Amino acid sequence: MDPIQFTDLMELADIIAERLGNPITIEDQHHQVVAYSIHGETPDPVRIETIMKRKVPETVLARFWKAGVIQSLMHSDQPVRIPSIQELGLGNRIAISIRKGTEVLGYIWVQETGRPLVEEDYGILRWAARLAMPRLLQKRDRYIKKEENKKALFWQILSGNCSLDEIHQEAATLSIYFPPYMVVVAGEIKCKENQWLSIQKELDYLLENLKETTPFSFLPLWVYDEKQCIILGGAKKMDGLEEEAGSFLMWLNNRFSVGKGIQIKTGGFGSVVNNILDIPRSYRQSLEVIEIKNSMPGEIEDIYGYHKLGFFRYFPVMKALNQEEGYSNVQLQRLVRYDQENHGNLLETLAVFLDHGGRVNQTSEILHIHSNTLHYRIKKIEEIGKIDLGEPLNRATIYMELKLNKYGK
Amino acid sequence: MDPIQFTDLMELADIIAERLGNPITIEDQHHQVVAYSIHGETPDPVRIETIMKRKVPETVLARFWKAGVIQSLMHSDQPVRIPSIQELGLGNRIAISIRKGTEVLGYIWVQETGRPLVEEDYGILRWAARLAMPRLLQKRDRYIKKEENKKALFWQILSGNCSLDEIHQEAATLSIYFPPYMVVVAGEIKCKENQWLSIQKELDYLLENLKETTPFSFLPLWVYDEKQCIILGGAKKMDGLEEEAGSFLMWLNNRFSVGKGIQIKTGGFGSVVNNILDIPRSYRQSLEVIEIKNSMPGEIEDIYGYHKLGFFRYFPVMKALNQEEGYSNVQLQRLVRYDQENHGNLLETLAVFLDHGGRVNQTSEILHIHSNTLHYRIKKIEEIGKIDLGEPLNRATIYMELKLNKYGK
DNA sequence: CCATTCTTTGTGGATTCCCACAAAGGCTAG
DNA sequence: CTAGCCTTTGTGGGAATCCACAAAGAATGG
Repeated sequence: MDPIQFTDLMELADIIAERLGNPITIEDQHHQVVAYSIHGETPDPVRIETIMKRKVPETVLARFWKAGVIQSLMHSDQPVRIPSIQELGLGNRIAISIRKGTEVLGYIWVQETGRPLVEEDYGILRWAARLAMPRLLQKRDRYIKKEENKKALFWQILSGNCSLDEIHQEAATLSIYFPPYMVVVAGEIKCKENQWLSIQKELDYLLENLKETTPFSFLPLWVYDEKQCIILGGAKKMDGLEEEAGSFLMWLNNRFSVGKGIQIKTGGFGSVVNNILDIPRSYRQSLEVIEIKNSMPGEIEDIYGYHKLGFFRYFPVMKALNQEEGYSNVQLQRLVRYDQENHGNLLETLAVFLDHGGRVNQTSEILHIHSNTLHYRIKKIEEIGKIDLGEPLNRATIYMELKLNKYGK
Repeated sequence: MDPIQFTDLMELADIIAERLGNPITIEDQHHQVVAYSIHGETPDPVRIETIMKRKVPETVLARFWKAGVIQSLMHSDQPVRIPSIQELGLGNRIAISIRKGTEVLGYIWVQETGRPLVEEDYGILRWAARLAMPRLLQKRDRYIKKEENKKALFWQILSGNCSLDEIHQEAATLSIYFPPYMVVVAGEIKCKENQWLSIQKELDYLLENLKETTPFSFLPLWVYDEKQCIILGGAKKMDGLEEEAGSFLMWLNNRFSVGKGIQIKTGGFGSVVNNILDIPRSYRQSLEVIEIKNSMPGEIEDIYGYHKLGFFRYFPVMKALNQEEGYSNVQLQRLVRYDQENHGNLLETLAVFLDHGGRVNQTSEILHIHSNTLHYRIKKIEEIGKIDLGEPLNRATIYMELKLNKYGK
């Protein structure tokens, strides 16, 4: 292709537009409009909105994401054809990623309203993408620096050892706004070691570019840590923020599991705080939710909020106390020993029985035993373990110790 | 009375015996035999055993204590007449305390086997008691020093900041033996401020002189603190030591409440330890039992052992966690608010209901309401508090939070 | 004052729980 | 092999629970 001179990307856009006979938009990696050609034909509504707001509407992006368009663009250096979507006012488009190696720096979009593109035009697009690359590289470097600073700031906040003044100052320079009420959400991602980096990029993309479509009103900061993604969400009002956090995790999982087998393994969020200095607590709590859920599979699958944990919330401190004192419940020990010596299943029976609130029918059905067998075992449990299940305090205690035992492993 | 010369208390004993025409024993404040007269008549079995072991048998002392004899001697400077107790092989006796001011240093015992004492003899006894006092004073000073050292040692052990070597060395010089298994018992005494000192003396007496009659095999150390009595009990075997600790508290209460209105308010004991360095833990636990029992009157009146506390055991750490996080259960809050606004009693209803394991009949009977009223309230509770009492986890959680709330105040 | 809502009490029937007793299957030791 | 113990299953009756519906009393606000 011919060598060519252009002073800025606007000029380049015009040149490409002329050659392809179609309007052009050049966007950076966050779909912010960097340049666009002079309109030849009537632009479609999306093009108008994109140029006016200098950013592709998030609804459109979300739709593209769902359809796998963005993913194709990110993983390929070839032009990708996007059929028109009538309901969004979106005509036919062809796009290509601007990239350096495997890293995507931006996109060139062709609005196919002039003439249909042919195979030869794809070569022009590839050539244009190469030309645009150096300019976007500069932008990217500045952006990455800022992103790194944001992540550093969030880590500083999460670690909890810095003053409010420092935080506010740094936040101001990074133009970050902290909403009045905030909550820390943590998600643990299930993936292979070598996938983790690319997943981070994907998440970055999601959180940066689809902010508006998340259940959160504000989404100022997020970081990654050992297959975990830690996110600060916020709102102007306290009401409903916990619900938003819950649906945010679902949102993340939905966006995420598209295509590959990657999924959020577990997720959790801490309590709502209205002070930046309380964020570390919310963070700790979100991690505790994950830890507890991981240690007790099947107990609280559908609980994500720290305050919905019920008595599980106390398990870490209870476990710590027990370790310090070398405590282990004698009554349960007796049952375990009996089970081992006699091939029994008293412990399991007790667990299921208590898990169903002492309802004989349900329990016996689940264990596939006769209700009288259950009665017999219960009596046995009370006798062997020296447990009085009739006493509510005892019953609650033994129920909790049982769960705590499970957690302790 | 005549001035008289005697080189030691043995000589004095002989002099008194001669004047009274009866055998004499002089004992220190711990009923250890300091001197005795040459036997005139045939000594009764108790006298023989007393002199041979150089100490009054504890069974006899316990009997005297029960009968209030010791108390009379301690609180009066007059001779006290003790009728014979056939079953213990105990003839008639008269005794008088040897005292300096209000402090008892020892006793003179007259075995009334020669001739019956008359009023005039009482004067001789009082005179003899005055004569014996200075010698016993020396003994007492040495004893008190030792007792103080013992108490200091125990405090050192309880505080937990001293090495095992230091402890063993000090224990050796004080000739204290630590049994293989030990437990700390704490009792809180209900008394007026000005009684506390004399109660300490009484307790000292009990623990020093009636060691053998306590349920504990070993009772090496004890101290006092702010109306609390902290006692180290022990045994050579682990089995049954907790039971012994429980009955020790009952024993103490029985001995103690004789006569005056003084009583053990609450008591508790920690876990059994087999290492001196673990004693502080057992101590902390015993205090926690007392604290928990005090904060929740009516819940666990008949529990004294730390490990019998059930989930109450975790309350201190749970409370600490809640305070740190500023947590308070929303569901219970809603009920409290409703009760306040509508003169309701949902919270009380819930508490009683859960305390009786969800048994409708018992609960409604206790609350003096119709069982359908109870049903109505339960539904109301679930509705107002947004609590699903059908779910065992929720139910256990709310039960525990309810108790924790009570404890938290 | 009345109307409305909240709360309590009453009735009745389907279901479940609790318990005692009996019988049968399985495992182990002599 | 058999006796003895542990475990499971079956039967049945009395008590308690759960639930729906109805009516009466108490409290509240207009």
